[in-house]
Amino acid sequence: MKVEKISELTTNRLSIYLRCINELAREGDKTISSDKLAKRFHLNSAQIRKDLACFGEFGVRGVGYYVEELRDQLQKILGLDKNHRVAIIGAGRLGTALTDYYGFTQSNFDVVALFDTDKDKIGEKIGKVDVFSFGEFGKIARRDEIDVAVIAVPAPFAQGVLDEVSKVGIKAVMNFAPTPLKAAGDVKLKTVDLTISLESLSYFLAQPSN
Amino acid sequence: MKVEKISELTTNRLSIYLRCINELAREGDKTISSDKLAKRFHLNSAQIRKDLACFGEFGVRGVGYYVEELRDQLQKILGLDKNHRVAIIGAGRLGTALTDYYGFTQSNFDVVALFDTDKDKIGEKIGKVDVFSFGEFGKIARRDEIDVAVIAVPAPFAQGVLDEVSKVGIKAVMNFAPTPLKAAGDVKLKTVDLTISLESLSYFLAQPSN
DNA sequence: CGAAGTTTGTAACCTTTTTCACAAATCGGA
DNA sequence: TCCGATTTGTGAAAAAGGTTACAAACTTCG
Repeated sequence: MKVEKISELTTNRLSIYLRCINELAREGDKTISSDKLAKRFHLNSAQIRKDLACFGEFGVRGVGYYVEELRDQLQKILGLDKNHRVAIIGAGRLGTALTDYYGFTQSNFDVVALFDTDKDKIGEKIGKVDVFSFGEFGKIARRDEIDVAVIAVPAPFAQGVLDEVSKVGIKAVMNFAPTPLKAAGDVKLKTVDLTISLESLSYFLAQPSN
Repeated sequence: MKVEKISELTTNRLSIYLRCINELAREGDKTISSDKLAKRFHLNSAQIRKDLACFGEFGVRGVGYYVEELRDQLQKILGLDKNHRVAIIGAGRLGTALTDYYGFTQSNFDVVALFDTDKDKIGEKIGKVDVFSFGEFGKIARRDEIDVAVIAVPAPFAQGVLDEVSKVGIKAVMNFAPTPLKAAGDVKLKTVDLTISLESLSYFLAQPSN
């Protein structure tokens, strides 16, 4: 088992492995070898073993991995046994769609508050979630023990929102605004940029070979 | 100028550069050096120069890059001067949110059709866009000259949808289902997996140092 | 029990990506 | 025109990431 710093590419793959393993568990498989796992889900068996080896020796030589045990380990490594309370900043189309996105509702993340600066939206409810004034973010965040922020505001406001939520002590932020942001060193910022993905398709389609 | 294959990491960064350049253009700057661009947007100047050099010599030594010229070049490289017609498969929450996502409406992508298998949804309109039966995909795709498909169906159906749209000749697909898919060699598949991003935050928060 | 067959964990190797560093090109002022 | 100040474009070095290959560990079967 390595002790080096774990790369994000590795932890991202752990998420994938977990989903594959969940599928196998549903089907009732007891054990799985890295080779079978790789063949079935279009992965690379050596990479699976190497990724897992970063966190311990979960396999048994000659056998493979015990499905249920590996699932439990992956969930624990990814922190899926701990619950988090999410605030979404920006009650526009994206913010409201995310509020009842089942990826959130199904996971260990609970959306507990929405924030906006539009007076027409403040005081309303989206689903079961109240919309507050962003000016009250600090107060509500402390009261409701929010530890994750989702930025769903237009790009020009995103940095200001990030600075503000960081000041309140939020350490994990997911950003949907299509703009590079600068986060403090101890804040984990994950940007999901649909514009880049779209433009990637656009580039591909523009190549003469297509 | 290189002639090697361009990596996706490079083209993704071109999207970022374009947005930065657009911001500078709005502010009226005429020229920008890679160093100033890097400092301002938290990028690396050597990487900017190297990425751009893949496509030509756009800069002038001692001066930097002409903002407007570089913007035009980047738009052309990314194919943003060509329009595309998008079908979204899956008229659930995500599909409907994407339909009037302004990232689409603002760009060179037009959402022209939605598809679902739910009889209650077929025949309805989401905004200005008709919902068709997925069984009619081939027919409608040819009629409306659709060249991009967005998969917004539950994970277990995603591979089937991908196979189907590929059969019809769609060469660019964006997938929001949280599952690894296998695409034909000539099909560009871009998966946006929010689950992985969420679990990445979860992992970070689970580390003892936080 | 021992041999044959699996499968892990990892060292060594290879590939890709990023960063560094500097010659070559351009500008502006004297 | 020449010199100092800038800044690009790019080879070379470094870092990061991925793949191969195999010894070691385990299982099964005779």
